[in-house]
Amino acid sequence: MDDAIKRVRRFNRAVTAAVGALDESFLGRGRPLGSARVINAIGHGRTDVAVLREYLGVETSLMSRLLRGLEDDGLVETVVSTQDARRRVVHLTKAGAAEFRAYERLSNTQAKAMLAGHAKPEELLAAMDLVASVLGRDRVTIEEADPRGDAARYCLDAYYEELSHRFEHGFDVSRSRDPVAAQMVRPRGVFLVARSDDLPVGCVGLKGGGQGVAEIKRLWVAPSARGIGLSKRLMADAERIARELSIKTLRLDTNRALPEAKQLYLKTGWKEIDRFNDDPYADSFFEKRL
Amino acid sequence: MDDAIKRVRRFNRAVTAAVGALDESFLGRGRPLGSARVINAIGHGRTDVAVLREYLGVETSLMSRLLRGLEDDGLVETVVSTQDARRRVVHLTKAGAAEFRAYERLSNTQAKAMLAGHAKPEELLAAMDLVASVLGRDRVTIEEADPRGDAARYCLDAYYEELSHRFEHGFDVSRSRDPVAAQMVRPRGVFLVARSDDLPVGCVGLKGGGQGVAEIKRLWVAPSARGIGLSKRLMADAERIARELSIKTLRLDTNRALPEAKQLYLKTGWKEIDRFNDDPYADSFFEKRL
DNA sequence: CCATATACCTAACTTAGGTCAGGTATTTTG
DNA sequence: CAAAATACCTGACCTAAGTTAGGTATATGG
Repeated sequence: MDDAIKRVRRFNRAVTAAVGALDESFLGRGRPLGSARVINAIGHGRTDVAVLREYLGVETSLMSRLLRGLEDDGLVETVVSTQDARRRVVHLTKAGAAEFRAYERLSNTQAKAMLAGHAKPEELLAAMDLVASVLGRDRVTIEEADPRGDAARYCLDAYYEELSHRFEHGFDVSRSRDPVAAQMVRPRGVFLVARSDDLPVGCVGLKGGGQGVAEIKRLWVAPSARGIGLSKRLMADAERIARELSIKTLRLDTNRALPEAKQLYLKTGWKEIDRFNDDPYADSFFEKRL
Repeated sequence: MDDAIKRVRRFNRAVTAAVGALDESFLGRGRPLGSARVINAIGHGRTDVAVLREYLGVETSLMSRLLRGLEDDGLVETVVSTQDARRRVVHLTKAGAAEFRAYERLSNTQAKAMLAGHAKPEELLAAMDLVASVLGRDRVTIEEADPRGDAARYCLDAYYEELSHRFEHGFDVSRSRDPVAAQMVRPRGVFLVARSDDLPVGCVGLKGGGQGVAEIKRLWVAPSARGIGLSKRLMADAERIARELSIKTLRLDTNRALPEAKQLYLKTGWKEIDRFNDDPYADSFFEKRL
């Protein structure tokens, strides 16, 4: 345990030292970090001044000053919001967009260099994902998403891919009871995606069947985000929404190849019941009364 | 590849955001980060002003000001060095030592909290080690060490442990030709330890046998530090020192269970030769003329 | 419709961190 | 032994970042 603490602290020191270097990639273009961060946030689609402030964790007065500075340099323009004339919306000018692209190139080059120096980039990436997830544990957000959208697609592809490895005889979506997307959209159900810094790291579907009954489907957590209690959070959120939708009975099916899932259900008030569908990939069935 | 870059950049953002929190553990005691870092560096045995400057990456004038500030607060005292009256040596006062201990406790608690929140701390630690090694790639130092000292012991224990897993029939040091420590001390030989931020992450022994012949023994690199070319650096350093010691012929033995080592030797100018000892764990033998 | 809240702004100030020019005491070197 | 180099110091100055106090325009709720 003592050794463990030493190792964590070594990591912290390494990271603190390295961040100096990361920041300098921004300073490298002769602009203070604050302004550079604003350009990047705007470039990534955060155009409301309030959203910018929130994202960058900056006070209103400092934000104003930073924006005036960038305006003076001809990199951004602010216009009054059409919805609410008190609000302002910022966008990059042509010169600002060019700056943004330059920063993007710098960041990408730097990221590439980090990988290039290592003999096993896949291992390094997996380790970085894991560390990033743990560091960002408190910043993992769970939001409703379109079950046919990009984020959902990303999660589901990863989910099917994983099942095909873990199930003894593989997994073929077309043979499973694929939930129709429309059943995972309000008011019948919902589809939730967990994101860590915009990267999807988990999902769950609530598939409404009418008569106060719904099924939990497609519970998945990215390998890098496991161990931080994310599946519990996803399930809790799905349950909360189920109650909102006046659903009285939740059901789900699972497979013995996924013992962690079964454990979670048993620990969170689910009761094992008899088979209620003919999905060839399911061998355990659970129910929870809300 | 595109996905890889995204993941690295996500890691960088997570780390940048987290470092703010790491720093605040220092700010939490009402002292600016700079002063806190000085207290910690002194507490960890860096007492020369020049060493402090180098370690913290700070200019002479700023260092002076920080030290004067800490002196005014009664936390440190500076005395003129006995070896060189231009130099100064800093040490913590009683109050300073108490502050240092408080920072240590804070850091340890924080490290513990980071691990406590995770279901598989060992995996997390391994990932953190790997990331720290990659970030600290350029800061891995190789230094001569006492082959009977703590650092050497740490490395050798890890080395034997690893061999016992990798060799088909295990590994028992007492049956191997254990190099006598005295043979790995100047002027006959040398023992090198690689450290990343003080944590030993690799070693190699040069065991002098007289008549211009020496053997390379105990080449080991910690799993977390693999892939960054450390074994090459260790071997190059050992070779450089061998030349300094007027050694003309280097030899080594290895085992087929360690294919990466054999690969390294073949790539760096070693020639396979006939068996030159009766070590039961050796099945390949190499030589290099300097 | 008016009091209050909200969204953003400006000006003045503070702190941390860093640079620059120059100074003193000591050691090293030709 | 004198000139040059070294180690540290001081004071003046700068920038980035953050805070405080107050101001203006717009939206909103009783």
